[in-house]
Amino acid sequence: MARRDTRELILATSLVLFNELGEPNVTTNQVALEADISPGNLYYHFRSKDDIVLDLFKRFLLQMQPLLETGAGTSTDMAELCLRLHLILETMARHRFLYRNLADLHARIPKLRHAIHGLLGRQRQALNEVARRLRETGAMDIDDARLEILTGNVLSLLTYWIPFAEITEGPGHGGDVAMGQVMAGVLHQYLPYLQPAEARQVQALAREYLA
Amino acid sequence: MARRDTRELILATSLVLFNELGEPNVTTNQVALEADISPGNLYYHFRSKDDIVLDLFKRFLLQMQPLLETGAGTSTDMAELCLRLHLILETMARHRFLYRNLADLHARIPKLRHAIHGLLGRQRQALNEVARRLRETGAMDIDDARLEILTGNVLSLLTYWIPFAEITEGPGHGGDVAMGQVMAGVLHQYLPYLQPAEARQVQALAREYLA
DNA sequence: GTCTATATCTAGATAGAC
DNA sequence: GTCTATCTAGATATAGAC
Repeated sequence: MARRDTRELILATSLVLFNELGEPNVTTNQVALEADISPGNLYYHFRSKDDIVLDLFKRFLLQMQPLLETGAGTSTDMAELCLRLHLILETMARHRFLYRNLADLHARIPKLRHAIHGLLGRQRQALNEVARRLRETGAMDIDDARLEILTGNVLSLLTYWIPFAEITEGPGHGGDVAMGQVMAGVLHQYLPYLQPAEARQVQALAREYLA
Repeated sequence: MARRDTRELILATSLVLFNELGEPNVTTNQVALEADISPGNLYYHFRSKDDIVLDLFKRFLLQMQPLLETGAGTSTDMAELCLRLHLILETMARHRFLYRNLADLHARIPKLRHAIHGLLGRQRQALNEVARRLRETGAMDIDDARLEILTGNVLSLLTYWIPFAEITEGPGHGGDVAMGQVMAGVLHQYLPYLQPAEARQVQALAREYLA
């Protein structure tokens, strides 16, 4: 098999097993077995297990980046913003193993520390920018101090909805129900600061996500 | 040393090391070394490492229980509710290792699963009851559907503020700053639904916690 | 109750043939 | 590039003397 293909196979297999069982509970031997290659071959393609995690995180970042754009051209339409949020949640869910052990991975792998800080920073920035633009267009009314707190609350919710859902609902069916609840939860936090027209729209969207 | 004392020593030492380094990164040998006893002695007092974790969790529950009481006699005064919340956060912080690896502990130790579900359930119930009583006394205005979502948001924030703080601020000085921000974050979520008098009071309290 | 010594196991990672 | 075989380290947990 071409060098590239085996690497991809290892990454894909690792992602599936990590998500299913939790990264700390998956051994490199298990990955090799599942991928139908030898343990030695795995270590020909990756220096270490952490290296696999780092590569998966890099790919995760590449998928997140376009969803966090806040250029002048990006829409401030409520429905479109909701769609974006939804895509963000789906991307996170595809890499749920990262969020299940975020604190430990953060402490264990130095290179991940910077990457995670960068991601959280960009997310915070995106949340703030979107809110400020909504304020500029008159859709939202909130002062800077409250906005900062609101952003922090939403960021925390977004960062931990996956382990929270796994605990409250079990790992099996933690997918769609939890995502709807998080969508509603996030929207709900902005609701009190939206103008009546936008509030009605967002409330309707939230109800939709809960069902 | 009396049977009881060594047990206590092991528990106290474990709690310190678990909180400092993370439970998965602390070995039973390390605990024994730090407690100045032999590894064999540790296993005379505890069947397994999980047993230590379970015992620590039991004690944590005992400390949390009185803080989650919602009997008719409990106060609905804003300042007193804030104090209670503050005590809850401090109790959590003293057992931060639990919250750093909640999902993994939950998945790994069956007996913990029930205990964690029970705790989260009681917390949710307490949050709901307090809010309903505030509504009854006229301090708060919110419908049932929104209250349910609000409670979920606050519960998620409370459950994960510790790892969130460790990641954003580093494990060292994650104590007081983070706790103030969480206090403000929680209060902020109730703010839009409070009557003007209570809102003013809560806003003043939130500002205090941020400084 | 406590110790020393060690069994047992499993993980990540490497060596060297093909 | 891939394999088989194996090393090494470190963890939980136990055995048996004191």
